[in-house]
Amino acid sequence: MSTQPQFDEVKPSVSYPEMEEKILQLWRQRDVFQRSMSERAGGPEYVFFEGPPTANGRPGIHHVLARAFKDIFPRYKTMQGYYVLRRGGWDTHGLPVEIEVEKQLGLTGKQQIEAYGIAEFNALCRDSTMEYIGEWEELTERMAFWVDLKTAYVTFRNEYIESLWWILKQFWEKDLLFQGYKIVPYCPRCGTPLSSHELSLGYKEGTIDPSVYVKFRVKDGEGRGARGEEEYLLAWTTTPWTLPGNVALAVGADVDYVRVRDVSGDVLTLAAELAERVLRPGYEVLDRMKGSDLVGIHYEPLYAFYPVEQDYGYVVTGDFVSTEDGTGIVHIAPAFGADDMEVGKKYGLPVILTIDATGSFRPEVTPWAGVFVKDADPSIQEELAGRGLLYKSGTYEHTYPFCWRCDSPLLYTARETWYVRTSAYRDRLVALNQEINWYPEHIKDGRFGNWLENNVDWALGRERYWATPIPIWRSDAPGSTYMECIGSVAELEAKVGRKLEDLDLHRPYVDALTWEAPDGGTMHRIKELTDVWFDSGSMPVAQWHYPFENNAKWDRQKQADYICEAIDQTRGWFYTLHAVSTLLFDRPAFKNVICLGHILAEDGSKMSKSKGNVVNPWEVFNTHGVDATRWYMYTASPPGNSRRFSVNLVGETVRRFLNTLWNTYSFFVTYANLSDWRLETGDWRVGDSGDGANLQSPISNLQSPNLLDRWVLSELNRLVRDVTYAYENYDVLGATRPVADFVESLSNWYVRLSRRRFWDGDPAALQTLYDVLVTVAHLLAPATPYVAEELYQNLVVRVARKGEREPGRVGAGETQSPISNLQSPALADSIHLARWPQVNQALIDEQLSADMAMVQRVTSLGHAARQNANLKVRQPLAQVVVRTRNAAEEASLRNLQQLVLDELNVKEMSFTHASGDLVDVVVFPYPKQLGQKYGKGYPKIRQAMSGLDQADLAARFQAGEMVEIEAEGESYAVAPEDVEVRVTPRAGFSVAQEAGYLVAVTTELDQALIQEGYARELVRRIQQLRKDAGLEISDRIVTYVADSDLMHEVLAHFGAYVREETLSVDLVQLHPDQGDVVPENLPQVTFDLDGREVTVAIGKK
RNA sequence: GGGCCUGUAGCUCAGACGGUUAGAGCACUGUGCUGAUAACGCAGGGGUCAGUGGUUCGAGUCCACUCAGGCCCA
Repeated sequence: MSTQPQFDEVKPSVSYPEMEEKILQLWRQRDVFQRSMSERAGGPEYVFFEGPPTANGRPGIHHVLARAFKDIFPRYKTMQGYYVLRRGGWDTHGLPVEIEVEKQLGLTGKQQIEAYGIAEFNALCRDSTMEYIGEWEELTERMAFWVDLKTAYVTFRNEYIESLWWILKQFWEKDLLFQGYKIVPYCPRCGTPLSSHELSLGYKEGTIDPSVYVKFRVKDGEGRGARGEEEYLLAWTTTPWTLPGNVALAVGADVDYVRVRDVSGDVLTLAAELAERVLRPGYEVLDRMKGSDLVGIHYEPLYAFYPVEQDYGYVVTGDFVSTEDGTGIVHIAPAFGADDMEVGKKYGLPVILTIDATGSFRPEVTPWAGVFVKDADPSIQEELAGRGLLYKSGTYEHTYPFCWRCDSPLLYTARETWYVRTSAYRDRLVALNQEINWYPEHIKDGRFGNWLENNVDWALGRERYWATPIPIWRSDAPGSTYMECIGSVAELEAKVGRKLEDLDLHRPYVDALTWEAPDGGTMHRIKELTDVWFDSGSMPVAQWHYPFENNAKWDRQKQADYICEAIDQTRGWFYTLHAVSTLLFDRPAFKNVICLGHILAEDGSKMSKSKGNVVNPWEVFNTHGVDATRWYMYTASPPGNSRRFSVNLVGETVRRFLNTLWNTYSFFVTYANLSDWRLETGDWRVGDSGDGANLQSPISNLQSPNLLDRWVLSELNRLVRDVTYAYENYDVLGATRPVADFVESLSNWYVRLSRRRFWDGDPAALQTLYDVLVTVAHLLAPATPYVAEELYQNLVVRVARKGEREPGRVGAGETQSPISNLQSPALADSIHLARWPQVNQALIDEQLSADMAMVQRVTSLGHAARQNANLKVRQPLAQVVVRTRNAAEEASLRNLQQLVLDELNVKEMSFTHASGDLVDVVVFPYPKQLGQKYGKGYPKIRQAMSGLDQADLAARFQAGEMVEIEAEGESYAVAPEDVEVRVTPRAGFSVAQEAGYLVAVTTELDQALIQEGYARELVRRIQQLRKDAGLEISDRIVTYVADSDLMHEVLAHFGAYVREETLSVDLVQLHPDQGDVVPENLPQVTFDLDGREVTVAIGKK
């Protein structure tokens, strides 16, 4: 027997954060992450794309969620032998970065930025993007998200931007880039459009605006009334200043409208359900119609400040028309509303832009030229009233956006910008989406699919500073529209005629490059930049600087097998990836995607800094550890659901799952080290991975004769099978929850019932538990990488090492590769380099699994029966009587009856078939079977059956007879499988039952049973004394028992049993009534046993 | 305003096809067990399955509407 324990001692309690830090050191020391890629090079590739975060803010718990889900599949696939290149990335451009810098500099607005200097401003933006990169790196490493940040792509690098230019040039050549109008929220004071992000900062509830009902006079002969009659369409607006830009009126096609004669005598048309609310009382309804009936009716435009060539000023339909408020007739000014713009495009209506960059009317709008539009509102109303076109006016309270910087009311107005013609590819976008696996599935044809169906052109241009410049140069010759798109630095060099090696591909440097235009002008870059989503959506191409280099690598990595982000990315990164890939390559950018729900605060509200309810990831990691946090993320709810989160919920994971696993591990190590059992590492089989890799699997081919061993190995292999299947199907819940269930039954069934065998050092038991723990560690490795590694290092690597150094302390000064210490070069020195377990089909025994489930049910019922009779488990009982559902189950239970007897502390098991002697019966007809057979007849059958003699009925069914039930003159045939015979216990036995099983225990006790109960009570007291006295499990003791005759009689029969159980080498009986004294200074306890006083004491031998 | 999702015990979540008395874990109460366990077993309290209406012999489940929350778009 070796003097050296096989395994490092494992205490039953552990600090997970400390354990994790040690493992982290080990990974660093052995460079495990890099090797998890390099050692798989040449294998089949599994492609993961990292959706780049921005490092100018701190990482939060929602990033931990996303990163946990990003991490799990690459780890799994690596264990399956795939080469998973896991390149990180940083998103660095965009308005949020600029806003941070503006705040830092105290700037407000574009003029000030330009005065400050674009070069200087952008330099600060560049620095700002990496402000928190250290914190991101630390968090990423600590949470064990294995992504390579050293080689991460960065969107502001020249190489990245050059690839973006190449993409834009492809678009240009396919005629997919064009200029058009886009409606943006615009701050007239700052002179800039606001992003949606900025917009959300400035909404104000309770804003008061005018509410104006305007009469549009129907052209003669266009209306329904007689010629010459004054007939109007009544429209409503809260922005009178947009009326000079009116070109159409929109109605809802299916909305009901009425023509009425107003008290003034005018004929007005408006939505039927709004007439009451809008019109003065006393009107007369002349006519009713649908909105579609009004389409095409022309009216006289309110104003004619601008010449218009095409047809305009008529009624159109719009699906945005509501009858919530207004008149159901919406005034359309394409220059001042997104819906308006869409309608305008659809009908080819003119865009009448009546205002300038300061928000004032242009000179053409003569009555209000130069007046700020909002200030012109009252005057416009007066002017209309003067012409008799104002039906009525008032005020309207609503939520309206203001500039977050200067508090000016924002104007929705048209700006000319560059678009990508994605709508031309709508059918392909939709078709290619069908090739993508979405989790959850509803996103595919729901949110994402709808978005693609209604695809509008991608507004690409931004008039800002810190982003990718759009590489289009335009001639400044008067009236010229000559433009060129530049697709590379080389092209640009050719244009300007010199090398541009040191050129920064940002503003203002690229703007400074000009050349002669063929039409005599000078080519200047347009001022616009790209939407930052274009940056991230192009990462499959741009991260490799394709097509300028890395073409072979790109070819292998061009399409992701897997990506994962939260639900808000459907129209963000998911869309831009899909759009760029579709337009460029006509294929999806990714094959599988998990779309996560959001994390909410513990109270279900949104987590936000302003509410102060954000959870700091470090707090969770430092309290409970990373594994617990990750496990909670994976197991709490389906990935697509939004989920509440708190530190306490993670704590529950620790208690329920990790501690159970850890304790089983600790238990195993304790008893394995106490025993003579030694691992036969020579038996370790070399895994057949099918790809030539010969990594060794430290799992035995054990064929234990023991039923519990066979059962747990069967369950284990079922688990391997199910978990593998789940991983292959991107089912994270299915890959994780069953492991927790398994560990629970491993601990509370297999180990608990096998304790005696471990105590005896049974090699089969030890080998079984060893195999189970090692396999479970592998199954857990993708999800809880730390604890998996901890188990693997101690249970596998340490044993396989020649030396006796402690694992985890491959510390300072060591330069030799730790691999060389392994006896077998085919054994991985980290679980994350090891191979995924193979299912051993031969060990799966479905029948045994089902039988054991029945044993568990029967013992559970037996406990309930004992409890009903107030019989504690320590008291042995004579008999348990069981009724199973059928003969096959009874036979199975007979095989396993020893487990039931031990568990219930009962001497004998017997079976009953007719339950009449134990219980009363009621026959319950199953609604499912009978309802499907007889439909409406079911309630009648139920009624009729309840009136029959239940015992008789039950007997007939139990004899397998079909029974004809007469109900309301009809006869229904009822088969035995259509009913359940339900029972209620009778006196004499204590009975419990459930789902067709019945378990009864005898309640009568004889002298022998009572004495045995006392013996067990005594053992329990002695064991408690041992424990309290801090004795080692293997310490021998002398035991003193002081009592009257009672206990001595017990010991006469059960003395050997007591000695054996308590490791008592001597069992000394003392007689207090004869003057014996219990030795003082020894641990001792006095207790009551059925009214008698007993004292026991123990002394270490 | 529109689209998608969510709503089941105090908390976190399960509940194929509509069908037996709506479940689990945590928390609470009682009790039992324990020389691996920070555990565990048994029992109990706790639910108008968000609401209303409909389809059906039968609805947590299907349909319609409403309410509340989330995300995206206006």
